[in-house]
Order: sequence, then C-alpha cells, then structure tokens
Amino acid sequence: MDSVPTNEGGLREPRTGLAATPARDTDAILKVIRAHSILGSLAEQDLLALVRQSPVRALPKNRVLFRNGDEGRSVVLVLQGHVKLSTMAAHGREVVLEIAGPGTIFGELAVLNGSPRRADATSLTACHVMAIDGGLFRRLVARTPEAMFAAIRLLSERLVAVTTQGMDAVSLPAPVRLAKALLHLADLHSQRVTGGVHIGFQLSQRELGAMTGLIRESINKHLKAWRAAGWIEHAGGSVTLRDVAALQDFVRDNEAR
Amino acid sequence: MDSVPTNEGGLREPRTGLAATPARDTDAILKVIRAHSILGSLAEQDLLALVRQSPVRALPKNRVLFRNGDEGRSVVLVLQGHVKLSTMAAHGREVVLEIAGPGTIFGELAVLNGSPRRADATSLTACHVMAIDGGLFRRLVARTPEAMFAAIRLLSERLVAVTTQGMDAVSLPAPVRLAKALLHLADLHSQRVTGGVHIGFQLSQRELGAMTGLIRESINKHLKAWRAAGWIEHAGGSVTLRDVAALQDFVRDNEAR
DNA sequence: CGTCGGATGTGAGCTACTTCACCGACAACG
DNA sequence: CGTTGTCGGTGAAGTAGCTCACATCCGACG
Repeated sequence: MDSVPTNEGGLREPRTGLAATPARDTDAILKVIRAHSILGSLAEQDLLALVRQSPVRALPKNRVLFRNGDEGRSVVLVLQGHVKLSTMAAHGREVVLEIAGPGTIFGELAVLNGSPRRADATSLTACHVMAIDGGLFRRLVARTPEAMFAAIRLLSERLVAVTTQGMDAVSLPAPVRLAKALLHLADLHSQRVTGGVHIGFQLSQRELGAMTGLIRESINKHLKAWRAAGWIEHAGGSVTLRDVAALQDFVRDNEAR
Repeated sequence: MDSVPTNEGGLREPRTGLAATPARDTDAILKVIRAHSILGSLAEQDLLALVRQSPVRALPKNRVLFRNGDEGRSVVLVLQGHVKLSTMAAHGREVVLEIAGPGTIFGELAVLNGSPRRADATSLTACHVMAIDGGLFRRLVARTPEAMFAAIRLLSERLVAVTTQGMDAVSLPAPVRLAKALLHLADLHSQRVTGGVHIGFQLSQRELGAMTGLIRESINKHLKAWRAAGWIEHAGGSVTLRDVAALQDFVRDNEAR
C-alpha cells in the first residue's frame, strides 16, 4: 500500500486498471468550474488552457487518491461523485475532515505551500475528477489577483468551519454533534426525495463516528433512537432524513448560547 | 459593555482613559515586522507608509480589543505583550483559539474577507499593539503577490493548527491535551529561567480549561499532580515548566499513533 | 459452496470527566 | 471598612460515552 507510487497527476495509479478517461464534456466542466471555487476567477483563456491540459479520470468507489505525507503535485476538482478527506488521529482513530462533492476542489493547500499532503483522500462513490497540475495551478492563480483572493476566502471559510467543529467537539454532547453532522451532509450532498432528504452516498457507522469524534456503537445507538422516532430512515449505510425540522430543533435546544 | 463603540482603529475606546500612544520606535517596529508575518513581504516604501500611518497603542491588562460580531476595520500587530483570542461555544463555555504574542498579527481574517470578527480579543498582559487600517492593509497586500502568498501560507498554518487541535480534542485524554497546551505555550511564549521554562503571562485555570476543552476543576487536579511530581511550578496563575522532557514523554506515550 | 473479513445490532460494565457543593483568599469597589 | 466577585482548592456523586464481548448478516473470494 505504501509502496504504490504517485503518478504525474498526483493520483495514484489504479491497481486494477479500469480508471479510464471518460468522455470529456468540456462545456459541462466549465460550467461546474464557473459556478464554484477559485478557478472561477481565472481569465477565460487561462481557464480553457487549464481544462484542456488537465486529465479527467473515472475512479471506482473506495479508490485512494492520495495519502497523508505524499508529495502534493496536483489539485483535484471533483466533477462527479464524492471524495472523503480524512486523517489518522491518536490511537489509529480516523477523523473525517471534509467530504468533497461536485464542484469542490481540494488538495490546494499542499500545492500552494509546497508542503506534503495533510490528509488521505478516498472516493466514497464512483467519481469523475480532474487533476490539475500543481505548478500550472500555482502559476495561473499567482497572476490573477482575483483568484488569490478567492483562495484566501476559501481558506478562511475552511478555517471558520473547522474551528466551529472543534468548538462543537468540546462543548456539545454526542447526539447533538451527530445531528449537526447529518444536517450538514444533507445540506451539501443530498437530493430531495418524497418525504425526506436523501444523502447522496453510503456512510458506515464507523465513518459517521469519524466525522463526529464518536465510536461506532454510539452512532448506532442514536441512529436507532431516531429511526424509532421517525426522524430518519437508515439501512445499509444510506441515510434519509425524514424530519429535518425535528433534528434542527434538537440541535437548537441543545446548543443554547 | 456591549454599547462601547468601536473607534476608527478597530480598537475599542478605553473606558478609563490612559491608553496613551507610547513613544514610537519605528526601527524596532520595523524589525519586528520584517522578522515575521505577511507584512514582511511588502515593499520597503509600502511598509514604511503603513507603519507611519498606523497608530500604536498601549493597552492595560484585560482590555477588550474587539468582540465577536464587531465590524472588522483593522488588523492588529502585537508589538509587546500577549492577546487572547477566544469565542463562546455552546452553554457559554469559553474556547481560547489562540494567544498572540509579539510579532503576531491577527484580525486579518475579517479584514481580508470583509466579514465580521469571529473572536473576542482581550489583552492578557499590558500590551503595545499597532492598529493597521483594514483598507490600507487590503490595498497593500493586494498589490504585492508575495504578501498574498504569505497570507495564504499564514491561513494554511492556522488551518493545520486548528485541525490538529480538533483531532486532539476527540482523540486524546484530558491530561494529554493539557500537557500539549503547556508545551505549546512554552514553545511560543516563554522565557528560559534557571531550572525551567517560564510562561510569559498569567493564566487562570478557567482559561487553561478554555484552551483544552476542560473545566476548571480538572485542570486543577492535573496541575496539582504535576506540581507534586515536580514537573511544573505553579502559583497564582503563573506557570513554569520544570521538567519539559517529562511532559513531552507523557504526551508521546499517550498519543501513540 | 464454505469461509472469512467487515459491518451492524445490542447489552453489561467501567471510568474519565463533569456537576455540584463547599471553603478560604484576595482584589476591587462602594 | 465591609461587601462582592473572582479565583484556587478539594471532595462526593452522577453520568455520558467508552471498552468489551457476542451474535448476526452480508459480500468477496477461494
């Protein structure tokens, strides 16, 4: 595992073949980019050049894109699917830092600072991702003040988000943290279905624990209770929120400022 | 308290008078700036202009510089002394985010993004601080790519630091977190004394709790044990580490990866 | 088809922290 | 000068969330 080399795109060579370059719909890609992220502030031609030069790859579920400590050669833009960013904390406990969905870029931290990767990136679902060469990214961003500010804004938002999470970790009881996590997932990565909001990928109880700083058994217990209360539906790792308002109330009642 | 207005420099008007402008040693200030922080990458003349235009203020211990939610009009550079940055978490629990010492700037987050302040800033000791006008800061940084990158690097470092803290919060037992906090303080804000390292300001047990996510009583208990073991000296809020190695070992033994 | 690793489900303890309830000291303040 | 608020110190008691221990189910893989 450790010996799998990192290729030029910053993505590990697939072990089983079959990470084909999918048919490329440049217009769709541009639309995604324009809508979100730092890249949206680049000049038209730079953006085009960037898209033209950056390989798009299809990844199966559960593929490792990079690991903590790897050299950070590229920035990844998610086009389809979801990628989990996580690290190991003390005692081998996994901590999920973020889940990146379509339109999200990640890996820019290592690239911008020339530092090693600080997280493991693993696909949660089958994905299409674009691997943007780090040098190119740096150059284009550096000559576009707008993009620099966008990068600063992105980092700031992350900073606020992770600070809030840290505060929650020391000040909120477990079930409240779990409820917040579910609501957050629903906010970013869900689709509306009849009678609820369905989270767009499967998550094991272990992974939910890694998002909230809890152990599997605790997650199980609370999900069970909420299943019984009719707040959620939950089977085989897929979660649907049936009563978002109830969860929100539960959170509000327990984080009284 | 809430009604105290924020003045043009982003610093609250002192209530008791006596926040005089101290004698100004431009050379010393420049040296501090050159040594650290974003400002060091500005062009010579910009930097001079900035220093000339920015008021320096002396603040007594325990003065509030700004509060969470205030408009972020200025960036603060600490010249002397220490400033605590903290927020309220759920249930009115204080969380200390950072302690800024000489050469540190803070408040850039709100200024760069035009967002409100995200923390309370309170002087822990008597301080000299320079209040840099937000607009000026933004303008100078925007036209200096070097400084933009420095800002990005600064935010990245913060991001890594707070992420690590968050991970520690969910994966390390209380005393280990406390030990880490003490070592961290010793690392950044201490002076060597005979037979130990002395932390350069007083901290109540409540505040140590706010740095580690613990309550006062727990802090008390652990400090007592370490006092008994001869690892630290501790009286009236001032802490001296007498056996840094022991603390380090304690941390390492308990965060086995 | 068996079996083996990993995920879920569930319960019986355990314990690290918190909560609560005091004391005494000390500084600020009328 | 008493009074009042904040801090440090300490112990008793409660509990949230952990560890541990199984049992079941499922998909992957020989």
